[in-house]
Amino acid sequence: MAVTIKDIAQKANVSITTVSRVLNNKSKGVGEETRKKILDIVEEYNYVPNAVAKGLVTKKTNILGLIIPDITNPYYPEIAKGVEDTANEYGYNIILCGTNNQLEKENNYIRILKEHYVAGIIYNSSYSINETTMKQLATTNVPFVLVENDADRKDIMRVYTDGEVGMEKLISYLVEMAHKHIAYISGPKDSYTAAKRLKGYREALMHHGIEVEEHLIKYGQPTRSNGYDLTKELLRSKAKFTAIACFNDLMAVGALQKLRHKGIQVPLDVSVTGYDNVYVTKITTPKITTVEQPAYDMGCEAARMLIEKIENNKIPNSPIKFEPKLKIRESVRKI
Amino acid sequence: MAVTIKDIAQKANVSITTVSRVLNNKSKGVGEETRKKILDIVEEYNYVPNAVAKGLVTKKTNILGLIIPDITNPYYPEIAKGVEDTANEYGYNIILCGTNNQLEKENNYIRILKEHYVAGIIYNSSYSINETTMKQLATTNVPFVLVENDADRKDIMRVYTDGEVGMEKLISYLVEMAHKHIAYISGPKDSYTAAKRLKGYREALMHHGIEVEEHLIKYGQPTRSNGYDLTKELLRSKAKFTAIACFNDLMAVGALQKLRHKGIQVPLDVSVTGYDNVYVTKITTPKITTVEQPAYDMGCEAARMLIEKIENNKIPNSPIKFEPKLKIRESVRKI
DNA sequence: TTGTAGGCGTTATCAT
DNA sequence: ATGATAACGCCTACAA
Repeated sequence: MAVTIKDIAQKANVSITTVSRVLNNKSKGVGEETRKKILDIVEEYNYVPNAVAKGLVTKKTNILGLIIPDITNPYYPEIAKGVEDTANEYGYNIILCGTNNQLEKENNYIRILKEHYVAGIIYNSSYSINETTMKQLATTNVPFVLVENDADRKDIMRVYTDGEVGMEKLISYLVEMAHKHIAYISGPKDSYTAAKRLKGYREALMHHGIEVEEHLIKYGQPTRSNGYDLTKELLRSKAKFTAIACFNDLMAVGALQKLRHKGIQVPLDVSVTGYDNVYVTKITTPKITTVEQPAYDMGCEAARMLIEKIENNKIPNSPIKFEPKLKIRESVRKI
Repeated sequence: MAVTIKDIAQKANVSITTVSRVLNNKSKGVGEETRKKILDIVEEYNYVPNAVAKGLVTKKTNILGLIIPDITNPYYPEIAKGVEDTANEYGYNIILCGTNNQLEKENNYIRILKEHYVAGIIYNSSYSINETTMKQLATTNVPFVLVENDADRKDIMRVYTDGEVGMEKLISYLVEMAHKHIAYISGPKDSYTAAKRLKGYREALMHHGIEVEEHLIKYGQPTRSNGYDLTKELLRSKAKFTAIACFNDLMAVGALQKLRHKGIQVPLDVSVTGYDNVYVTKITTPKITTVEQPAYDMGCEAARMLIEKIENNKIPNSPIKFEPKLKIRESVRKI
């Protein structure tokens, strides 16, 4: 139905090859005249090249797969935008793969992306990347870059911040503010990112000679409603604490809401901190003290690395690290 | 490099056709034995079908294009998630096309989606869809559904809410609360959605015998920072108003921030309203009174309609309408 | 129940 | 400077 390169060739009275040449700017070996004629006809007949056919022969599409846990968490749209903007610059498009924090969906998506012969994959899992997935990713010979994951391997492309360091900064700040009983609302136990940040919490405490109170640590999916629920648990347990540090900003918002709901004032009665520096931290009352992760930039960088790898295979697989930055706002008070 | 259907056929000592048959569950005409043998080999060699090749011959991929203005506006991830979830259910994937509110990018993306032979397009523009775009969409014979747009045509697939009605409800509520000088922070002048809601504002006012004060109406991109800036303008102009109705929630948040920044209390001194019922309206202080749009459901429905159309062309192109619902919270007071 | 062969729209190789 | 032709991996009549 649609007009093909063949049609164009006929109209222009040239061979398919020639048309293909001008279409791909292989100007070498095409007369200026024929070139112009072909371009005119292309214009006239509104010809659009068939990327699928092209993909079949070149064995590569200009599509990138973007695997992220949850597009509904405002942290990820930032990454997505960075990836998309950069990808577009280089002429790539992205297939969005939201995994809803389900390992099964992640693996499923990897398979699908392979089926589609994507040029590369940007993989941002909330889980510790396991050997199966890793192998699945590695054996398919599509290049991939990991976002915020697997910080212990030096040989794969990665973009990350050190969550342990970031959380240490935050907890240390809390300690400086004279907090000694700091509750911690963590992400899921099997989350790589969550484990890292939790480690930062422990380390910071130990470093300051403060004992870690296990009963002050709660685990759950990194959502607002879970922040709410886990704060409720904390409150119910009658445990004593003057601050709640949360795995991410969304959970912190949930904590804030539960606290307010109980008539507990933040930061007067209890201090609260988040992580990610998502914009919602700036619109709550009080504004939430948090740690910045340059999500947009990380997205850009991930895409850039990936594309560079795609187009020039000899690029080395070196990770890129971003510094987490403490953002002091209004949700912590000195006691 | 990768294992193909041909390889499988060889290993199994059958023809390509037979393999293809079992792969596509055309169980008719394949012996249970060969079937099993083939499946085993497929498993063993970790065969993944090449969707690109398949797409070339069937002239259709299982990819949907999702065109949205800005994934960073929390309203759109809801839609995206609805679309993605539903698409996945039916075995489709989506290419994310963020247009950043640029008409040029919209058109560009439509071309790209055509190139990729997507099975269908979900188009959510902030602009009034113009004849060019419309034609571009219509002539390519890929089915498409419009989200929140072009409410005046009955013959194209669409999912929408009536922004005019929604805003009327909201403004009427403001009037009931005894507000007479209601400023309005609108989206861009050339935005279809913005025009509709603005019309609702005007209608509601007229309906209640209140004169529309043009100097109380400001226009701009629908972002938080613009809500902030336009509120600043409003304040600077010394115009008199007791309420600010905003085109969307993000702008309302911006207004809230500017107002607070100036020491103006909401809703004590000035009332503020949003639109969309994005979750941020529930975490500000005060919580923002707004109008609900069932974004997730709309996304689901859009995808469902589209896929139904793709798989069964005779489906009629009837629009689906969702009701906007007033959500009364804390940012409006009776004066 | 199974196989043969042609073709989808492009690129790439090798001629001319 | 240009063209003919063989892939690419798969589906789909049509045969057997």
